[in-house]
Amino acid sequence: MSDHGFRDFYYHGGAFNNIDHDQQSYGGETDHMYRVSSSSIDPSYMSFTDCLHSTSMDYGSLEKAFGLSPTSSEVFSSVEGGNRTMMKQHHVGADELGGNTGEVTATLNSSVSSSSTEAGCEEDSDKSKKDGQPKGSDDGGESSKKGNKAKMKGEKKQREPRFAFVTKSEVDQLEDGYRWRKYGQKAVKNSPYPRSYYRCTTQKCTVKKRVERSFQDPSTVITTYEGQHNHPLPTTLRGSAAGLFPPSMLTPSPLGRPSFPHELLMQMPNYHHQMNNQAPAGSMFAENFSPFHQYVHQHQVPDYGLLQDMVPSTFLKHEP
DNA sequence: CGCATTTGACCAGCGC
DNA sequence: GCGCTGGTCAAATGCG
Repeated sequence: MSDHGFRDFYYHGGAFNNIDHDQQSYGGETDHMYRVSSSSIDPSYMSFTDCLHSTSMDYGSLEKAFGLSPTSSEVFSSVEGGNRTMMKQHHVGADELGGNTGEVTATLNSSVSSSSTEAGCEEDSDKSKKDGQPKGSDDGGESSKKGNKAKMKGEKKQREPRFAFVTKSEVDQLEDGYRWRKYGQKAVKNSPYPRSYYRCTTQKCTVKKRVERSFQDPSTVITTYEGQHNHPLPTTLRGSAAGLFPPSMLTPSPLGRPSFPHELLMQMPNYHHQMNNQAPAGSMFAENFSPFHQYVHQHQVPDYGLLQDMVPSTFLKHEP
C-alpha cells in the first residue's frame, strides 16, 4: 500500500539492486518498511550479522539469514518500538501481500529512540504489571475482578518493542519453540478473521503475541510479538518445535554461523548489550533451530517469534 | 486433575 | 462527554 509512503526495493541473487525505504512518524515513533522482492536468494551468501554490519538496516538480509526462500514462503516482518503502531503495520503487511506471490517483504517499525526500546524491553509497564500481579490480589473491593486495571492509570504507558511477521501459512498458530497460552480473542475490524492473543506460559515471562489472519489474503497470518523472552527455549516442547523439528534439526548450526534468528542474535553486539541487564543471553537461544530454514522451506510456516528479541534494538534506526 | 481454550465482560486510550 | 476499538481478565468449559 503505497499510501503509507512505503516503497519497494528489489533484491536479486544476494545483491540489492535497489533499496527503498520510507518512514513515518506516529506519535514519536518512526516506522520503517522495507520491501524485498527477490527471485533467487542464496541463503549462504551473507549472514544476518553481516548484513547488519554492512547496512543500516537490511531486511533483505533477514530473509537471507533465515534462509527464507521467496519461492516457498513469504515473510513480512515489522518492528516497532513504541506505542501503538501495530495496526498500521498490519495494514501495511496485509496490503503489501496482495498478489505478491514470490516476494519476501519486511516491514520495520521502530522507535525513534532506542532508549525507549531498551527501557521498555522487559517490563511492559502497562500490562506486565497488570499481568504480573494477580488481579485479584489487590482485591479490591468492589470490582476486584477487572477493576484493577484502572490502578495503573497514572503511569505512562510504554509498550515493549514489537516485531511482526506476516507469513503465508495455513495454520494460525505458528511454532516457534515457545509455549503459548491463549488468553483472548477479538474480532478484527474490517476483517472476518479474529485476532488471537497469546502469552508465553513460562513464569515471569511477559512476552505476548498476537496472531491474526490477513483479511485481504486469508492465506497470510500476521504474528506480532511483544517483549522479550527471559528464559531459554522450553526443553520439553509439547506439540511445539520439538514435535515439528526432527532431532537433527534441533542441533547447533553446522556452519558455525547463524542461520536462525536465535543464533543470529547471539552474534549481535547490540543484542548482547541489551540482554546484559536482563536475561542470560547465552542461554536464551541455546536450543538451536539453526536448520530452521529447512523447516521454512518445507513447511512454509516459519515463525520468527524470537526475532522480536533482536530486531527492536538491533534494527533500530534512529532518526537524524 | 491439571492445563489450555473459549468467551463475554470490563477497562483504557483515542477520536470526534 | 461519548462512543469505538484494542487489549485483558477470568469463569466456564474442554481435553488429555
